[in-house]
Amino acid sequence: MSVTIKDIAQVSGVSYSTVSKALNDSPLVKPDTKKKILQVAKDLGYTPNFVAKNLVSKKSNTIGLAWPTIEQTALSTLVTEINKQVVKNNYFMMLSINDTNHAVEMFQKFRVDGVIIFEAETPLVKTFDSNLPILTHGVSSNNPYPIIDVNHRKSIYEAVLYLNRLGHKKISYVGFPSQTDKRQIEKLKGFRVAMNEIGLKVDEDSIISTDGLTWYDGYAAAKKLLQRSNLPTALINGSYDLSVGILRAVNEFNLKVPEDISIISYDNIPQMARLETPLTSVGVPVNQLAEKMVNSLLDLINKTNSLPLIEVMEPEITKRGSCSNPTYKKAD
Amino acid sequence: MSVTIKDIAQVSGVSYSTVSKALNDSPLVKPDTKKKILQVAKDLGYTPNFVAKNLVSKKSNTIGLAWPTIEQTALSTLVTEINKQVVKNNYFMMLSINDTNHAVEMFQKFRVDGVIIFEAETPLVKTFDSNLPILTHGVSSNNPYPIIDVNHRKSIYEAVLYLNRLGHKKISYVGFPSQTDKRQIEKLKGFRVAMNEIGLKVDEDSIISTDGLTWYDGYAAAKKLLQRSNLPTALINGSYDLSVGILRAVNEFNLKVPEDISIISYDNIPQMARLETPLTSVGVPVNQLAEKMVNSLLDLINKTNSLPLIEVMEPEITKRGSCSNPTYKKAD
DNA sequence: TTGAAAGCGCTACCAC
DNA sequence: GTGGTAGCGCTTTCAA
Repeated sequence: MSVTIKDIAQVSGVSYSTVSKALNDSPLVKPDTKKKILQVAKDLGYTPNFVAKNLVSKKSNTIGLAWPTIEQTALSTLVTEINKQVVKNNYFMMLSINDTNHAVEMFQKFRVDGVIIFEAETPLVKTFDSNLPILTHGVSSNNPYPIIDVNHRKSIYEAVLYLNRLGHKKISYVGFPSQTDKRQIEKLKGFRVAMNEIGLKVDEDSIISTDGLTWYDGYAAAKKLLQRSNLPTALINGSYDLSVGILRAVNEFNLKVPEDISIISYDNIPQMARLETPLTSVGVPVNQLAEKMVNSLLDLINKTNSLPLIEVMEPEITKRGSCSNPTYKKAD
Repeated sequence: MSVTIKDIAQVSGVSYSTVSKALNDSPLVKPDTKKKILQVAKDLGYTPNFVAKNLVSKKSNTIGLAWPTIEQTALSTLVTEINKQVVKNNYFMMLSINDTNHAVEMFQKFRVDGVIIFEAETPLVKTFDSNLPILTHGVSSNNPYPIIDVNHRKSIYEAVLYLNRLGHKKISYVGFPSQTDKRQIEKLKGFRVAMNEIGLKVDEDSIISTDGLTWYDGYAAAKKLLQRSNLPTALINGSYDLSVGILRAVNEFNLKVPEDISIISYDNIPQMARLETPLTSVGVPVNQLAEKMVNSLLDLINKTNSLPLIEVMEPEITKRGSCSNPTYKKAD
């Protein structure tokens, strides 16, 4: 049996409603009384029963995150950042690695205040209790819940323009040309559009396809690329994990960044700065994305703001010294 | 307002205690009544309120898992397997990626039935409510909670003996000789003890140190090793992630497994079978480990069994064809 | 400033 | 078989 407010009331010789108020730091309780009650609570090793609290207040102060099966660094970084934001707002976060539909159902039974559906691999077939605030990210857009997304196309587009402004004409894109992954398709599109706009040809030399999004895929692609006689002066690549591999290959070829080659990577996460060569990167900064997601969900929960059904966040370039102009003067 | 059993009672014209019984499939309700009530519940879109249920039954049917900051494949596989076991036992699992102490505190407030502390990076300073069943894994052994561990030393020990039985005399170990990671230290010790026991010398040629436990660490170490003139006939390595890199290197050197070199890896997870070359591996099969952990926690919760403070699980070798005798005849 | 009492949604017990 | 009711631990009126 754990200790309840009644126990505290008994010991401190007050009514249990007074204890409740004291515990909630209500101004209605005399400081002396409050102090004594708090002391007794501590002595007794009292742990508030959230279950009971939630039952009456109809607030769990908890959000659920339907967790994908993720291996990608950038995505697990996002989950971590979301957790930080949640804690900062005095909420808890409950993760579930079950199937999305199962996860949401469970969250609902626990009466969480809101749910984030994150990178669902399976379609959201069910319509859940319409009162449950749900926010999605990276889910196909034909779902009834607000979605916070990221402008992938513009990210790579901006990267091309940035390199071009530095004077680069020979720019290559290393990425995974998946048929099904919308995000990868968008990135590639951004590359083509930008190159076209500034009058640079896109041929097979300028697009290097990887076999996936892992570290080794980047490594293998970069190795193939770097063996060529006619090297690009600048490289754009599609993810953090790819970057790791690409840098290894660049190292093995004894190339200096940015003296021999400029590199800009997708995924604006802090880990970019901790690579063997810190990389300039483009994308929505992960902390901003996390903050936006959590604040949006909180708005949904508190009904303080109505949300647009789709919100696409715009990318930023974060300079970390891996790009210069092609004549080898550092530009960032 | 979500619908409650009272709403159901009103609509179906019975008392709400009958509804409660029907919903819990009690034999005390006439099948007809039950059927009708269930139908009404469905029509109304009723979702049981676990919060209320938990309050009275003092059971949340949920266990909490204090989630480490993991990057290692084998560990996230373990979490997934644990989740499967939990679901199989009609429980829910709540994950927290917060600091362990914070996580347990939160779980306690939510009155979870039990907690698994998994690979805690920070020491467990606090003693939590002594009534909360807690099970740990991979945590330093000077904690007051039962711990389920894995015999790392014996794993590698058995691997050496296995290779030796096949006739190998030139056996190398590729692993991360961390000063602080007890598990890595134990693996290395297992190698030394076994080699010593069968009268083989351990020199710098037989131990190849990696710089970490990532994929690339394995790749880099293997490349260095394979350049030697005097190749070992068999290789033992310390983790799944290392294996991935090692196989890439082996491939690049155009070596055949097991014809040119036998490989056995630590980490007994199914992914081993899905590598470019399926690898024979040693360790406690991850599903067995997960099952043991969940069952143990459930025992703790239901007090059906008392647990020893430390339980160390013994490894198995799972043969997947990557080992032969040195004269190139497949052995497994 | 404190206390009494209602009630959150549900289970479990006891009557009928 | 079914209904009435107490009570889980807490917050929140309302009275004193």
